[in-house]
Amino acid sequence: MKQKKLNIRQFALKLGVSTATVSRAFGTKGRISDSTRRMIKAKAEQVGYRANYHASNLISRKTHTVAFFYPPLIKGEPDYFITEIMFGVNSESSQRKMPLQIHSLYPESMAFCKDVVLNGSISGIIVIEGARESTEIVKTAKSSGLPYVVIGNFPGEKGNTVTFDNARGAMLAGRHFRESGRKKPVYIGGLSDKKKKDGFRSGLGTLSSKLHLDRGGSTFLDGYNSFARIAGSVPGADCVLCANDILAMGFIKAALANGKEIPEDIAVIGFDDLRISQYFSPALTTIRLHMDAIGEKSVHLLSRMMNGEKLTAVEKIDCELIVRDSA
Amino acid sequence: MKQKKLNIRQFALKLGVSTATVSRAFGTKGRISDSTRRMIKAKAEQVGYRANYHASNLISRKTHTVAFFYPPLIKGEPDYFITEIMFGVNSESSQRKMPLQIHSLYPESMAFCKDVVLNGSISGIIVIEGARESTEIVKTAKSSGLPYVVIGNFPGEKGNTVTFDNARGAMLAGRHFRESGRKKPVYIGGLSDKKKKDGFRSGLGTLSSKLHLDRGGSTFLDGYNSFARIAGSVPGADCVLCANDILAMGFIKAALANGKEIPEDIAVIGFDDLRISQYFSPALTTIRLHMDAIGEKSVHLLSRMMNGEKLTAVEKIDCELIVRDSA
DNA sequence: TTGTAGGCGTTATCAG
DNA sequence: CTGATAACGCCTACAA
Repeated sequence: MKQKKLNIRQFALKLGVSTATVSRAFGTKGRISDSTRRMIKAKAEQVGYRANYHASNLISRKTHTVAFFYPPLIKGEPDYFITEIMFGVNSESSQRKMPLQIHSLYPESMAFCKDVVLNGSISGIIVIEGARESTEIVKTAKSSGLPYVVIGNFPGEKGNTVTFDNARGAMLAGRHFRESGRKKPVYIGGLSDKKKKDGFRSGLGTLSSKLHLDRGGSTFLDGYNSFARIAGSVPGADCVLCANDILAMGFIKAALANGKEIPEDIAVIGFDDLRISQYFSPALTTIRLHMDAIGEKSVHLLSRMMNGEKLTAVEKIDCELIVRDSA
Repeated sequence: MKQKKLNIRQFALKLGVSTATVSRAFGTKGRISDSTRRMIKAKAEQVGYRANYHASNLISRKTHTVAFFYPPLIKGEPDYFITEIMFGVNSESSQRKMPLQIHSLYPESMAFCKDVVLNGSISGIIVIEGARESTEIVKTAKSSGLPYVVIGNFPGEKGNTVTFDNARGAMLAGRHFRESGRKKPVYIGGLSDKKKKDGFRSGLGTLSSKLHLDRGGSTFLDGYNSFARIAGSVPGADCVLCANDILAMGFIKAALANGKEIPEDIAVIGFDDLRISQYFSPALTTIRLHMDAIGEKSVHLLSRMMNGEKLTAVEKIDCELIVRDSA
């Protein structure tokens, strides 16, 4: 069953051509006649010859391999935000025949991650913002000259970036609340989402003077707990924008458990549009970030950089308000 | 900013030792004094030297890199089953400092996937069952002698396997229904889950004579549609086991929309325990498969095989019934 | 268009 | 314990 692998020399010998010719048959560099190329490829298929990955990368000093670094997941939490970006990345990388590695940025695994960046095994990286480690890995890439693309809003990062248009998304939510006659808005979110807050305000228009901000973390439980706080301190609150969908689900669950009607009593809008959000009860009204598109775009950008282009682009991906049942 | 990378020769020269000594400082093979090893490592850290990945893999004929192959996701569907296994795999691979590649088994990308298996870039693969392509990739690995581990129930695969204990899980569900006094059970699932059906029957005991089987596919919409079918053809059905959690969510949504109370009128048990399932309304009673453990276990097994052990183990991961609000 | 030959950066082998 | 040197398998000037 096991085929013994032949190397280029043995394979070339078998065909009665030189190793150089075999090499040319697969690459795009050298000149070679169509007929011999076809012959060689056919024969290769037949006997199962393929160029050794390491040997060819060693001599040519380039790989097509890309590494994707993501912030560590919270244990047990449905952190599908990252997941969906990752699948977007992988879909595009696969189409381009670029092998994709994934690495979680645990503090304990930073040494390993840096190794990967520095040992020549990959030719480009994609990093999701969110952890201190993200910044560190970018710094490492930068210092070694490795092409990198950043997903999100990196402080101090001027280029190589694909971002969500958080400001516009939040604006859409605010406008929706205003246009549907809501009176007392609340924003639930984390620390570092100034753009969402500002965008929300601009969409709320005159309503923004009544805006209440709740620092609610980012998990389901955080959203759940927000409800009690808000019920206590913001009487009459009738619409809520949550910094992400999971947070919104938690908030809604608590609200329902306390006898509120959604959206009649309180309208709730989430952020992200996870695949699961359409199936929540009530189906979540949310800002769709097109996370798969983000992933695809970042590979596209990285691929150009890996081909030597110098880019300092910041690409913003469009978002849209998806109106379902919660607002 | 950019550091120029030194190779082992330049680095060794700088330290006044031979390349062989440098190499030994990082490996575990040769003898070397503790003091020189420490000196070399310290200096390496300082000047940023690391062994080139490709060169070292070329000569030593081994990588630590693992590839994970998963069936293609259905567009827009929350296929978090695969996701959660993948994170289990990555968590373990990362701890073992094994770079992990991920590859989706689209029919169009099979050529690429086979390439990855055959070109020497990886030293082992993990494959999730479910697609025809899964079987094909396993065959490729087998023919090339590459260590592989299979997750799930592969037809004809006698070893190298980590599986869920589907039979036992379904049995637990059946028993729960029986013990809670349900009378008319239904099973909603796909084609290829005989073990779940059989296990369910055994748990149901005498109730199994009344079991109705519904071929419900595997998506949320499938579950949703199942409800109408069952309401029509199985009057009095009061408990349902679904082949996965998403299916269960769809079924429940339809049931609620039709004025049924869950679990009073119909008790519903899912399968998998996705991270999100605890947050569904009603919180899903389900069979927890410990998908992260599956991932971890498969890396563990593969790692042993990559170290030369000949294994034909079939590992079954324990599952448990998680009782929440839906049954 | 094709062949020859040198070198990519390591690790393994074999002396010392 | 350490050093010299030969592979590993391929790509790419350069020569034919």
